[in-house]
Amino acid sequence: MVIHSAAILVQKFSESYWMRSARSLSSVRPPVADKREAILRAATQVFARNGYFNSKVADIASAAGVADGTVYLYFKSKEEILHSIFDRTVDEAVKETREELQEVADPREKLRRIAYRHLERLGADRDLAVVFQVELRGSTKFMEEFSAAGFAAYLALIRATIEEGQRAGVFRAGLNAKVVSKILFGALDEMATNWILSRRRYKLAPLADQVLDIFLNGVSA
Amino acid sequence: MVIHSAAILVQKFSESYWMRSARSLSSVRPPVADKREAILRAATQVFARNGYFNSKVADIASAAGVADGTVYLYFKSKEEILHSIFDRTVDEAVKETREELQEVADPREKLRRIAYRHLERLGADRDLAVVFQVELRGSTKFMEEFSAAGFAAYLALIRATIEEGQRAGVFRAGLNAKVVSKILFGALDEMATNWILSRRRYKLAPLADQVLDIFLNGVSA
Amino acid sequence: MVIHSAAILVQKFSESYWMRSARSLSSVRPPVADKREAILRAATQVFARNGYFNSKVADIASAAGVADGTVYLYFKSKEEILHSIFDRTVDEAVKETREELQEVADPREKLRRIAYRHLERLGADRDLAVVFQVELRGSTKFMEEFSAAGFAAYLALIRATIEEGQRAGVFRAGLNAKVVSKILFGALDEMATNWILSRRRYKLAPLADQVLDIFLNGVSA
Amino acid sequence: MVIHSAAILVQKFSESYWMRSARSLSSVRPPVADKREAILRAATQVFARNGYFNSKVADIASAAGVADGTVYLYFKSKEEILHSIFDRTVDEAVKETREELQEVADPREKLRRIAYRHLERLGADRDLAVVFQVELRGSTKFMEEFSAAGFAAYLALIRATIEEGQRAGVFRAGLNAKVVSKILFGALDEMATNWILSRRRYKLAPLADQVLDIFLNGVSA
DNA sequence: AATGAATGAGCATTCATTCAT
DNA sequence: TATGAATGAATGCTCATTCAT
Repeated sequence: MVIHSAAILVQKFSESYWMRSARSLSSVRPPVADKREAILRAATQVFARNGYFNSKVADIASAAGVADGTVYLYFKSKEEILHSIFDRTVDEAVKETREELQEVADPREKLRRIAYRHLERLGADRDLAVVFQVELRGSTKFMEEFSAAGFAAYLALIRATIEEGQRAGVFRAGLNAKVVSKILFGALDEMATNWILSRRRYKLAPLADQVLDIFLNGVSA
Repeated sequence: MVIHSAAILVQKFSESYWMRSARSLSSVRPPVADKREAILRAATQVFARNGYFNSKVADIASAAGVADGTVYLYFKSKEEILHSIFDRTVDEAVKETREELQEVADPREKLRRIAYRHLERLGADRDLAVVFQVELRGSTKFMEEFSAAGFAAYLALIRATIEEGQRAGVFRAGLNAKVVSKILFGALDEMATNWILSRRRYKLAPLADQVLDIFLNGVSA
Repeated sequence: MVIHSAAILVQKFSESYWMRSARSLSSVRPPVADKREAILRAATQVFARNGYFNSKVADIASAAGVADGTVYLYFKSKEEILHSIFDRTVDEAVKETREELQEVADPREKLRRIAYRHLERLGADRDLAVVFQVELRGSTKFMEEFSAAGFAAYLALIRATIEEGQRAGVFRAGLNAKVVSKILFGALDEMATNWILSRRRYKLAPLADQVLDIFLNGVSA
Repeated sequence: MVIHSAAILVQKFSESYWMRSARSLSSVRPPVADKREAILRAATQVFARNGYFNSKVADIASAAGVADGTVYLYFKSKEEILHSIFDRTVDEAVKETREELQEVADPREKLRRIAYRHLERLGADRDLAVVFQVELRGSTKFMEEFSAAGFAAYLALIRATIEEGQRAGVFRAGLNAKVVSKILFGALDEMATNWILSRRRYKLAPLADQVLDIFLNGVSA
C-alpha cells in the first residue's frame, strides 16, 4: 500500500523518456531504432520540401520529435543523414529487385519488372523521389562516391539482365551492355524527374510500359 | 592654316576618353562585355569544382580577376550567376540546334544531329557539363523554373522532330511523342552524367550512336 | 518508512539537472536571465562608447562574455537590443515614478520629484544616459515608434500632474498642459544632453532645482 | 572667316560641360556653387527621408543630378556633407539672429524674436528640421564637436540676452544664465522634435508664445 | 541516451571612396 | 571639373556541431 504510493510516484516519472529508455535498453529498445527511423523519415520530408542545403538540422530534429543534439547520436553529420537515406533505399531496392528477378526467367520480363518497380517505388513516396531525383544530384562528390556503392549494384542488375538476354539471343549481341543499361536507367530516371517537376498529378509507374516498348524494340535481336 | 589650327583643336579633343569611347565600343571598352563573360566563365569553373553551395562569390571574383563587388555590377546575386550560365548555354544550344535541323530533312538524321551535338557540346567543356549535369539539379525550385523556360524549348525541338517522323510514317504513330522525346533526352542525359562521374576519360559524343541505334530501332515504324 | 523510501527515490532524482532547474530558476540556472542582462549591459556600454551604428554585434558579445551567436538566442537583431534597452529603462522609470508620485500630494512637489529622479537616473549611469540622449535619437523611425510607446506614458505622467495642479488652482488654468509638459521635459532633456557632452564632470540631478525654479514660477497661478 | 569656321567648331563643343566650366571658372561659375548647393539640398532631403546611416552617397548624387564621384569634388566624405548642412544653417541662423537682435532693445522682446525665428526656421523646412532634430543627434562625437562650434555661438546669443536682461533688472539676477539659456533652448528644441514626430500637421512657430509665456514668467524679476 | 543552450566559423552583399578616362 | 566603373573592407546573422547536465 505504502509501496503502492511509491509505485505511483515512480509511475508518474515513468512517462519521461529517460526512465523508459533506462528500462528498455535491454529489452524493448524501440527508441533507438525508432528514432533513427524517425529522423530519416523526417529528413526525407524536410530535404524534399526545402532542399538539402536550405534544410536545418534543427528542422529535421523538430520534425522527428527529438532534440537537436539527439540527431548526432544517430548520425555523424547532416550529410550522413542524406547518405543514409540513399543507402537504405538503394540497398532495399537492390535486395527487393534481386528477389523479384528470381521469380522470372525471361530477360524481357525481368526488365519489365525492374522498370515497373523502379517507377513504382519512386511514385509511392514523393518526398523520397524528390530527394533521389533532385537533392542527391547536387553534389559531384556525393554522386561520385555513390555511383561506386549501392547504385553500382543496382545498375549491375540491369546490365546482368541485358547480358543474360544477349546470351539467350533475345537481345542483339553487338550492343554494349553497359551503355545499354544506362540508356534504360536514364530513360526511367527522366520519367521520374519529370513526374516530380510536373504540377500535373499522374501515375508514374505506368510510364514503364512506354519506356520498355521502345527500349525492348530497340534492343531486340 | 587657320582651318588647320581648328583641326588641331579638334584633334586635341579627340584624345579625350569620351570621344574615343564613341569610336571604340568594340576595342577600347571591352571591359564591360568582357567582365561579364569572365565572371560567367570563372563561375562555371568554380561551381564545377566546388559545387554551387560551397562556392564563395569571392572565389568567383578572384578567378575572374575582378574585385568581389564587381560581380554585383553584372549580376544581382550568386544565384543569378548560375541562372545566367544556364540561360546563355541553353539559348545558344536551342538556336544552334534549330539552325542545324534546317539543313536536314530526314527525321532520323535530325535526331542524330540533335543527339550528337548535345553530347558534343557537353563533352567539349567539362566544367560546363558538370554545372549542367550536377549543380543545376540540386534545387527543385530551380529546376521547376527552368523546365518552363529555355529547357522546354529544347525538349520541344526533339518532340517536334519525333512528331514530324510520325507524320512521315518513319516513326510509329502510336507512340506518345512527349514521352518518347523524354526517353531520348533521358538516355543522353545519363550518358553525360556518367561521363562526368567516370574517372576514365573517353569521348562523349560517339555514344550518341549507340543511343540512337537503340532508340531509332525502338521507335521505327 | 516505505514512504520514506519513496522520498529517497525522489530525492535521488532531484539531483538531476532538470529537477534542479525547476527549483532553482533564481539560483542555479541564472545563466538565462543573467545572459540577457549581461548582453543588455554590455550593449549599453558599447553603444555609448562607439555609437549604435559603429558598434559590432561581436563587440557586444565579447563585452558580455558570450559568443556572437548567443546574442541571437536572446535578441532577434542588433536593433532589438537597442529597443530592449529603451523599453526596460522607460518601463522601470514609469513604474518607479508612478509609485513615487503616490507618496506626495502637492503638484509642485510631484514635479520636483519627477524632475529630480529623471536627472538622477540619467546621472547615475553615464553609458545609459548616452544611449538615451544620443543613440536613441538617431532614427526618425525609432523615435516615432517609441514616442507612441512607453515614452508617451512617461510624458503623460508629467502632463497629468500639470493638469492636477491646474485643477487645484496651483498652476495657471489657461496653459496647454500638453505643451507645458513638453517644455519641462525638453528643459530637463537638454540638461541631460549637455551633461553628457560636457567634458566637465558635475552632478546632474541638482540642476533639477534650477529648472523647476523657473518652470514653477512660470506656470504658477 | 576662316577664324569663323573655327569658332563654329568650338561652339559645337561648347555644349559639353567641361568647356562651359572652363569658360565660367573666372566669370559666371554657377556650376561650382550650384553643385555644392544642389548636393547639400539633395543630402538634406535624402538624410531626412532615410536617415544618415541608411542614406547612400549614390542616392544623394542622383538626387542632386550629379555623378557619384562628383560629390567628392565638393565634399571630402559623406560625413562632411552632414557637417556642412549643420554649419551652413547654424552660421546663417547666428548671423540672422544677430542682425535681428540689433533692431530691438528689450531683452524680453529679444528672446521672443529668437524663439520665434528658431521655430519658424525649422518649421519652414521639414527636411532640414528632421536632419537637425534627429539625424544630427545620433553621434556623440558629432555633437561634441559641434557643441563647441557654431552651436555654441547660437547658445551664446541666448545667454547674452539673458545676462543683458539680468543687468537691466528685468530677469532675476540670481539665476545662472548658462543654465537658463539651455532651459529655453531645450524647451524650444522639444517643440521642434515633437512637431517632426507628430503625424498631425500644425504650425510650429506659434508655439514660441506658449514657451515664452512660461519662460519669461519664470525668469522675470 | 536525451537535451537544448552555447558556440563560433563562415559568407553574401553593400557602399563609401577612388581613379582612369 | 565630371564621370561612373571598379574596388574591397566591413559585418550582421545563420546554423552545424558540441557538451554540460
